[in-house]
Amino acid sequence: MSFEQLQLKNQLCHRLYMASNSIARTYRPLLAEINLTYPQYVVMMALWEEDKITIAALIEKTAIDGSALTQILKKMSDKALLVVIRDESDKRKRFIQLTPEGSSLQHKAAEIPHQIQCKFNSIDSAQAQQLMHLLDLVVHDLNSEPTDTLNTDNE
Amino acid sequence: MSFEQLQLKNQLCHRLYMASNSIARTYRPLLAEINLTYPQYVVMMALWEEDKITIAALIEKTAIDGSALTQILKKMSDKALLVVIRDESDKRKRFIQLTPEGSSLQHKAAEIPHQIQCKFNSIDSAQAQQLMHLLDLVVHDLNSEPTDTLNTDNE
DNA sequence: TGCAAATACTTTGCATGCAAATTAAAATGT
DNA sequence: ACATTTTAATTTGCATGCAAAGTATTTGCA
Repeated sequence: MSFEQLQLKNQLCHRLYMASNSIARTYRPLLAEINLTYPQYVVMMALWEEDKITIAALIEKTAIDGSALTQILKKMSDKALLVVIRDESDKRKRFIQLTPEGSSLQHKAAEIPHQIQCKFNSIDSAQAQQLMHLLDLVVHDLNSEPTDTLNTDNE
Repeated sequence: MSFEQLQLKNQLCHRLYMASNSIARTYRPLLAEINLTYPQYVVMMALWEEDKITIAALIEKTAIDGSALTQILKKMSDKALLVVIRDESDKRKRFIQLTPEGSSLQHKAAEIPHQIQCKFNSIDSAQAQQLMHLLDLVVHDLNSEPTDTLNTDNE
């Protein structure tokens, strides 16, 4: 038995691990210039698209874990990028709203996507589209999978 | 100005972020059965392929950050999966060697790749290959890019 | 020979990602 | 009405990922 499937070079998962880390490392110095981390930048992008949304909606849009998001929002609130507003009609909910400083940061961030894209020398636009499509399939498969396989009696 | 490029739905990077997290979340319960985290599993796969290699070689193979790897190896050593051996000919180097328990864990892990693959219902083998290829290009572009403006032949 | 530079790791400090447990408040069922 | 369940967030504890600084060792050279 050669355990071929256990070889790193055959593993899609390890590729994703490396690619995701590489991207985050690439963003870090660019985002540092506007004093944001990558997850914080994702939150900002979500809010620039649609402001004053609930935390649940933000979790939905960003795919950031809720418990992590609580901490992230606190830091962003400390930096005066946004404010947390309690929903008086349903006190469980909170809306997140950009401050003027948070809104205006969009202008400074506008060049970042281009700066990142410039680093992709081996991939053209069509390949990037293809890659995004395939990643969407991966995410869909892995997240819609709790289809209760409620019997794994082996071993 | 519409800042289209700042929309999450147009961002390859956000796709990678989501896909990588989804994969890690999918692995977690499977790896928990053999008491490993995903990075620890990656280390084991590297060592199952080639045992008794230096930490630098392990960093090269796994793409795990060196400072994180120090902590990870300590935990794995505590679990008696491997031992750290000082190289007497070059005392800066350390070799990592699997214990018998570490080696035999390969048998228990053998089914994991298949279990993961089963979750990919929307992607066939050819698409997975394509995806891995594209991710390799991404990683290559992002990691070989520190050449800012001019390509200096030597350095 | 002797000391600066390069190596191979380790340590530190900060920011997540995530499961599980909690808290608070609204929706439901009887 | 009122207890039960569900929903929305927060808190906690553990495990990275990473930049920057620190520690031995070994090399490279003047």
